[in-house]
Formats: sequence, C-alpha cells, structure tokens
Amino acid sequence: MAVENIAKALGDESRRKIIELLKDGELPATAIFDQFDYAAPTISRHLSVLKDAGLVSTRRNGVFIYYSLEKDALRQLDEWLSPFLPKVKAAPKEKSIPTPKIPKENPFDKFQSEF
Amino acid sequence: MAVENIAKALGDESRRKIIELLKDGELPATAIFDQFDYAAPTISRHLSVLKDAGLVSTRRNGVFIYYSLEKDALRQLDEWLSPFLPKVKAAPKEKSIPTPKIPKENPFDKFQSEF
DNA sequence: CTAATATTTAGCAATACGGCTATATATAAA
DNA sequence: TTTATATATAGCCGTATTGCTAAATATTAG
Repeated sequence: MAVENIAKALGDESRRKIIELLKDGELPATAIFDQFDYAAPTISRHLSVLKDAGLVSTRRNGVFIYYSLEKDALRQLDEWLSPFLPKVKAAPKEKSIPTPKIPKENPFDKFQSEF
Repeated sequence: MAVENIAKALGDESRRKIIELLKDGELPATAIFDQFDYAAPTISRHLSVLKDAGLVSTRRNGVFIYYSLEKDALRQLDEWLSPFLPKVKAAPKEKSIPTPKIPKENPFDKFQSEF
C-alpha cells in the first residue's frame, strides 16, 4: 500500500525537513545537501526513499538534479487520515429526509463497553 | 517531535489496522489480538508503540484493558500535512484590501530554476 | 490461597534503518 | 580526452524493529 511507504518516509526528521525545504518549489540536490550536517550520500539516500514513496520527483538540467515535492502523495496520507478526523465544519444544513438508521450488525458490538 | 512518533507508528500495516479497528470505539486487547494472525505479544507490542505515540489510550475494567483511539494525535499529523495541501475549498470571498506583496528574501531563490 | 484468564515483559533472531567513507557515474568545460 | 563538479551507489557498522516463545503480572472466581 502506498500509505505504508509515505508514512514510513515521514517518520524521519531529515526527510520531513527535506519536504519542508521543497514546499515552495524545486531545489537541486546540492542545495538540499547544504541544509544538513550529514554527509551528502546520507541525504542522497533520504531523497531516494522519498522518491520511492512518491513524495518527490526529479528532473535533470545539465549536471543538476532538481527535486520537487509531489503533493499528491501527501494528499494520499491525508485521505487515509480523514475518516478519523471529525470534520469541524458542519455539513451543509439542508432539510432532507433523514436516512433511516438501520443499525448495521457490527461484529465488535459485543465488545463495546456498555459502562 | 510528536509527529516523528506518530508517523513512525503509522508506518506499519498492523498498527494502521489497529487504528481502523478502533475507529468506532474502544476494544479490549483480546478483541484486537483476535483480528490478527500474529501472536498476542506481537500485537501487544504494537499497541504499546501506538500508546507511546499518543495514538491510543487505555482504561482497565477488571481483567480487560480497553484501548481507544486518540484522534488528537492523528490530527497533529494532519496539521503537519496541511500547509502542503492546497485547500480546495476557496477562502471566504471577502472584499478586503489585498495585502501588499513584499517579496520576502528567500535564501533559496537563487536555486529556483527559472526555466 | 489456588486456578484461570487477560495482558505485558524478557529475551532471542532476522531484517531494516541510518549514519559513514570510498567509489562509480553523468555531464559540462577546457 | 582530461578535468571538475554533481549526484548516486556499494558496502560497512551499530542500533532499532518486528516477529517468536516463555515467563511474569494482574485481576477475578472459587
């Protein structure tokens, strides 16, 4: 699943920082390397993890490789999260016939504490 | 940072499944164990990782320990994501004096490709 | 107190991860 | 073609992770 690799990729501080660096547009690898105290190959690996997760893409221009953020990947994670996050903004107030509540048989109901 | 542990915790399939199981309410550990082919101690460890990340909380009732989802933790990750996700829903259309665009000096501007 | 059940902890093994240095590769300039 | 620069890959090493089984702990019932 894609969410797997996206979440894993975001579970590292350096990689989240790279994402933040790319927020406003593409950057060549060197510009990214410069923002870290780690050796360049270490960051290069982080970049490839991000790329494998679909979080960044690259384009080459001469000797430079520009990295840019793939926001769609972040959106995928956001979509995984969204069912758990109660929407604060209320649904449009509409006079509609309320859907009849047919309580769906939930195999866990027996575990739902009644206290 | 909290996002670190939350993202790491979500980077595992079994743990995401636990979160999904808890979506509609608390469950005792055993009910969770039953949903996996893994040995109970394995899932117990996943539960403790989730708890350390603040993603679930527990309450004891007799011999049972009920786990419930802490949506606030998920929201924290969502908040980390949100600056990267262009809001689809437009901001409230208001006739306001547009803030003068003073281009902020960005140390990376020199890297922004101009092609 | 003893037994039974629910759950966690300890400790082992295999694999993954995240640093590093050294080396390889790609492109451009000379 | 040689050189210089940008970037990636290989491989080492220590630590973390994730599975397991066995054992410990907590609570309730008898």
